[in-house]
Amino acid sequence: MPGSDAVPYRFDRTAEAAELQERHSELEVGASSGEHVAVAGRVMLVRPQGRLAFATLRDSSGQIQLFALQAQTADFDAFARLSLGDWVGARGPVVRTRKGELSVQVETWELLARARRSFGDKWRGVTDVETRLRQREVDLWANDATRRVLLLRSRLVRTLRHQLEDRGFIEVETPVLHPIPGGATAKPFVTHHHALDTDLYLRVAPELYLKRLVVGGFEKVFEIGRVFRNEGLSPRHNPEFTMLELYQAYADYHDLLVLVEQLVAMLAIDVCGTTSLTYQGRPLDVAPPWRRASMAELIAEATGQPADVHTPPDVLRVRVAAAGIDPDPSWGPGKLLLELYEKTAEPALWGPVFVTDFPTEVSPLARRHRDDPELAERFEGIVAGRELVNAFSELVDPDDQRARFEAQAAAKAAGDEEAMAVDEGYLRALQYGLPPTGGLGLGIDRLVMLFADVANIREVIAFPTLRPERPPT
RNA sequence: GCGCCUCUAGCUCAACGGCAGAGCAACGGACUCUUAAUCCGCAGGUUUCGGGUUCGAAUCCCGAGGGGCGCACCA
Repeated sequence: MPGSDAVPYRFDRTAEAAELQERHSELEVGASSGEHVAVAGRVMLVRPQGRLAFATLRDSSGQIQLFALQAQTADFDAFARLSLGDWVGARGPVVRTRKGELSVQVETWELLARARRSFGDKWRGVTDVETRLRQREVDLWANDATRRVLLLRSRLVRTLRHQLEDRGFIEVETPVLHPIPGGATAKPFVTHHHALDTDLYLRVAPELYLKRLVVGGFEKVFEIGRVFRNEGLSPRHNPEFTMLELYQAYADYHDLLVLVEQLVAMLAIDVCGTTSLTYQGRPLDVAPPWRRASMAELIAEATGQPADVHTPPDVLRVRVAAAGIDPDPSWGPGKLLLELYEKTAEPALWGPVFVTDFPTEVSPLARRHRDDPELAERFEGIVAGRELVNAFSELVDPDDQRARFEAQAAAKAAGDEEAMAVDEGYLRALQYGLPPTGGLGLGIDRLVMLFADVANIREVIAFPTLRPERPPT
């Protein structure tokens, strides 16, 4: 009924729980501080006891107890009947009870919102994964770990942003709706713009637009944003995820190696207090310098037999087949080498390690290696056994870029849904001149997983992708 | 997309072919220092849904739906 649940429009809070706990940590048992405060938050527990009552109040800073006496608290009976989950504001002096709990002794209070649904078992909380993920508001209320992970994520992104700004990078925003999906080999989501009557694609990467900004004269740019890939879900993959992309003019991939290891180590210290981490029970130290090893080197190490992009394709094909993969006839030596690496060397990598010098054939946006045109100046950073970062010296030659696009387009025509298309707008931009530039993409979600020591990507995303719910109850 | 597992009260879980239950939450009551307060009482169900087997199904079988894990694709 309208009015029956009438609650105020605002509440003048004067103090937060954590601040009071700190300020009155020395307050003696049974004493009153004399400080009158107004606190607000959610009722976590209620312990009515005849003519007095206790409640545990949580706000975003922490918890504090509310202590009510029938003789001194307005609407005492209603206070003692508060439900778990109700939001209240309370005013009164800060005291420490006879049993030693710092409390606000409630003189007046207001119901700010009633919890009309129960939030679950007060001791065991909510553990059902579906409830936790679909109703994250309940999960956050019930589970401290969820709150901590999302706060860690917030802090990490904030620090990353400040670090980049301190290094002279500017943050920019580029389109999410792309007429031509590009910047990564991935299957895009398609949507439709009615007024323009044209299909648009949700971006799989901001890369091409960011490099166009470098062409335009922004020498150090970054974007932290959502990208979308129309692929399966797994503990390490969500269809929308957050990526840092960064471009630095006059730098090559060697410069980026150093930047990445410095940034990751600095972030580890900021959010974990150390570079010496443990991920899922396994130690990992992200202090620089990280190991550098070429793809060819790692294959030789893992298999005992050397292989590189100049190994005869027939030999590579046999070795790929021996590794348990059926090679497609269209694969060139570069693709064969990549498959061999991914099957034999990559699974054993824990890191942190930079895998360098990928074949040009599988790196359509990367510049050719200064010592070998069949290789690209590209690296992936493997941390905790996963690809965390992908970077390269950017391809600046518009003619070579056109040839690479055309090779991609041919693969797309042959049925590769993840291959790129020719992007004439980007080629035109390159013709205006892209200076030597280093660029990188780094998965923010995976970095948060690493620092929070969680195994599933959904734990670091407030509202991960799930199959739509049918009849909501 | 494929395989395996799973779904019981608002939450956490029992019952595993023979009367659907407990704790917490909710609701009513007692209690002047509690900390998952305690105690008494009351209520709570189409056992995810639809078929089938059976004298009898939450339980066994088939199908659908949701979820989990693994594989594949990718970061």
